[in-house]
Amino acid sequence: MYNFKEIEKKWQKYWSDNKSFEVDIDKNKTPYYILVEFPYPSGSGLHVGHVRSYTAQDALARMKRMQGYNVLYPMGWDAFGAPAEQYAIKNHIHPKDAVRENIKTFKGQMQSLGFSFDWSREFSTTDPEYYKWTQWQFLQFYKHNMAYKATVPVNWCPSCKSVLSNEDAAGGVCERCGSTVIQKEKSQWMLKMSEYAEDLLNGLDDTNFAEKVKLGQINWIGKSKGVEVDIDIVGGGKFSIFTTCIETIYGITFFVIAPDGKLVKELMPRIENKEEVNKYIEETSKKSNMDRTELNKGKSGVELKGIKAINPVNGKEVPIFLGDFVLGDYGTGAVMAVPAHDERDFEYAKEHNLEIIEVITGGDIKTKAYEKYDYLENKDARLINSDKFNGLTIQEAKEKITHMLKEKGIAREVNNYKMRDWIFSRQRFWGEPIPMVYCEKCGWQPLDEKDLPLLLPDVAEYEPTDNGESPLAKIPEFVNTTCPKCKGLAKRETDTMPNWAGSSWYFLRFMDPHNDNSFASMDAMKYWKRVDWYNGGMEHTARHLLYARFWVQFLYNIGLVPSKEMIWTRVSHGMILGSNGEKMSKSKGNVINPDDIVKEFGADALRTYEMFIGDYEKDAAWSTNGLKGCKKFLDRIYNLGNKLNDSNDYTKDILVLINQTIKKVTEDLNNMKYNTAVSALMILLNNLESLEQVSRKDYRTLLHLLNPIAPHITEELNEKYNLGNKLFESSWPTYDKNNLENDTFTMVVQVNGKVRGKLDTKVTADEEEIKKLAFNLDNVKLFIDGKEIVKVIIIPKKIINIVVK
RNA sequence: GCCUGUGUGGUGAAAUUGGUAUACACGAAGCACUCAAAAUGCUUUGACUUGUUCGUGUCGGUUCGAGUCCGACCACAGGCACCA
Repeated sequence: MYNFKEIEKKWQKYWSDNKSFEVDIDKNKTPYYILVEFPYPSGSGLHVGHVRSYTAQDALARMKRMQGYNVLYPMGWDAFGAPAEQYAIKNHIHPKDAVRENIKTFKGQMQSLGFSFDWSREFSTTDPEYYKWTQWQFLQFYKHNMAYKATVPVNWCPSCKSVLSNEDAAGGVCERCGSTVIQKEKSQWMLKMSEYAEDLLNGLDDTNFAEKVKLGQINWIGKSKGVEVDIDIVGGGKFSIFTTCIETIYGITFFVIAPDGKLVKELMPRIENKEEVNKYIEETSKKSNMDRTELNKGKSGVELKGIKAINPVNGKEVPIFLGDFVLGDYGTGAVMAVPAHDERDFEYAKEHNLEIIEVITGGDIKTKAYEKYDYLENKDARLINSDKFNGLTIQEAKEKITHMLKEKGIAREVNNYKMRDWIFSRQRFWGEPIPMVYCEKCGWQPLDEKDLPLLLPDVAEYEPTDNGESPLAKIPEFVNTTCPKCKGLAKRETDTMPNWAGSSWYFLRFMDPHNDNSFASMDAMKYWKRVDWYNGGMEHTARHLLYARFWVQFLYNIGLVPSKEMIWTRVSHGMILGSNGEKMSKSKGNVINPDDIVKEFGADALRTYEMFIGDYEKDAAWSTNGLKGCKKFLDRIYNLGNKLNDSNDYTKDILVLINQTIKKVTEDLNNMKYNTAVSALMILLNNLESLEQVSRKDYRTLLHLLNPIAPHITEELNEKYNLGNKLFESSWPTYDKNNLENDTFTMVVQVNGKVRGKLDTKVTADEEEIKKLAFNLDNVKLFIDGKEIVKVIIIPKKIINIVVK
């Protein structure tokens, strides 16, 4: 048992006093930027899940430093957001104070774990020096016509009288009080993210994201190629529909339009059953998005009486319906309904007794729709009931029908994206104030850049208002101001930015965190170049990553960052679950507090265990016995020092093993295979322990290789036995290519693919020699005697397989 | 429903990418030390019908050889979900 408490404190102090991990631009060294998602400093302190990813990236950072890279490994705080606000309301303290306290706790915990962050670059998104630049960047969005105000539906809890984020309204009920959430129209700031859909797709080629991460981005953007077609209304007027299945256009038996769209409002004067229609529109608005998606068993809707639309390919007049399965903000808010070949249209037609016309062969449309997923797979599918297009394949029909409609000038090929513009307003106190002013005369005006930051007022009232406005609206000193343009009386925007804002560019700020003249200098960004490794939770690989990429691409387009993609590799870690295999939570009583573990077993043991626990990208259940095993491993490392001697004569076996271990650990750390890196070190230890004596050189190598994972004990032992320079300041061990293999190796002898014996052979043995030895094994003879030898397969240094009949 | 993963001992998991399945660790059992326990060390530990045996979710295929490749299916986990 070694005194980890003393040792760990000693080295933490040393690193801190000597600013061991602070970095500057150094053009003689290759930069390497390792980033972990900066945490939201909650009241409950650091989670053992944080420890996993921070240790993993810390190990990489420490190794890369020893390999001579100029490693940037920063840490900061993502401290705006609703949880901090609610925590503050509950405990009657200002969010600012709550955040300060929590950051102190988090930082202390991180330091007690020995993470090699460059603390000189620390900042919080809530620092005015930081959010000044978040606001400044918002103004750039505005000035480049990328930010606009629009009235959009938001989640509204009628009981709390509060606007909720989608996350807070999950399941269609308010997270706080459990009431049913409804949709309410509110005027919100929006960022034109949809304009970047194509760029965000293309940009993926310039990244090294894992395929599943790329797919997540692609799915979120949700590109659909299709055709927009103009549809005439009987008696004048027209509208457009969007379809990806133009080949089914002869199968139209009705149209469906969105109840929340513009079209129905335009048609209203001509509708005969206004009352019924208005009632349906109102009912829909009361349903949240959740209701609309979850109650999809039936297909509700109502016909617009008195209005018929004309199918452009055959002149057929068909009815128009309202249906809430059609969304007002996607495509054109209107669809052609082809019940024979679309499941939703099919259900709708059944529900409302509408005609079903089959236009593609191969399905059985009596029972269900023959959908595109099926007919596109069917090579024999042909068009029917489609006039001159009858008999064509799907591909031919797609092209020819599109061509015909384009010729007529009533259709165009378009792409649609599921990704919408980014709703950028929150009716919350604890966020970056949006630096805009509304003047009766001049309209919305941006704040002068030199007046930034626009500070959050230092007040006692920050609780939500009754009418769903931001708490800032209640503070006259904040609201009332002068117009930046005409200097007349004006009012400030009282909404704040979403939590995602500050985290969309923080990785740029880390490159140059104290800059007062810009959010980060071009020089600094050009030197550090990009984030080489970005680690975070799986839950952020879709949205946060997309927002951050959008933000960077915009800054790139206006010339403020050096490249279009500033994040190279994205990796995500698995969760640490409770010992019962469930997610850790207070209510389940399975929470492990890292502080307790550090106290009882030491930081090195916790770090080693979390690296050894399993595949880094997979979830893993906590096991205190597993942790004890790792502690035991460190104790044995410590005790191995008793066997040191100065002699240098060791066997080839050990020499080879050491070189193999150097190779294995180096590669594993580079590939996020921490569990096998630790196991390789355990194997090396087991072998060294079995020796009478261990050379100082080998011991130092073992300590060096373990240092990125368990930095305190290894540094201490290196010093205790006076083995050389401090490990973290020494070059990472390299292996000798000529000593990766033993002089002899074991050859497996198989007969018909089954292991029947083993041979120890010299590396120099040729095939004939090996064959002779193999055929002479007693157990092999037993299996081949009296049989015809068909062939013999020899895989060098691995296997010899004798095939007999 | 769609997309993405994952299925290997009592448990967490390895397997050089088609070449000895179960490395490393935990747990368990036995032994040593001890008055005793803890700690530590050593030994054993896939299964059974104990053998030219079976065994990586199931069934089939390719191959001299399959955890790994191909086809079909089952189960679990995560993400998206009326996106026309």
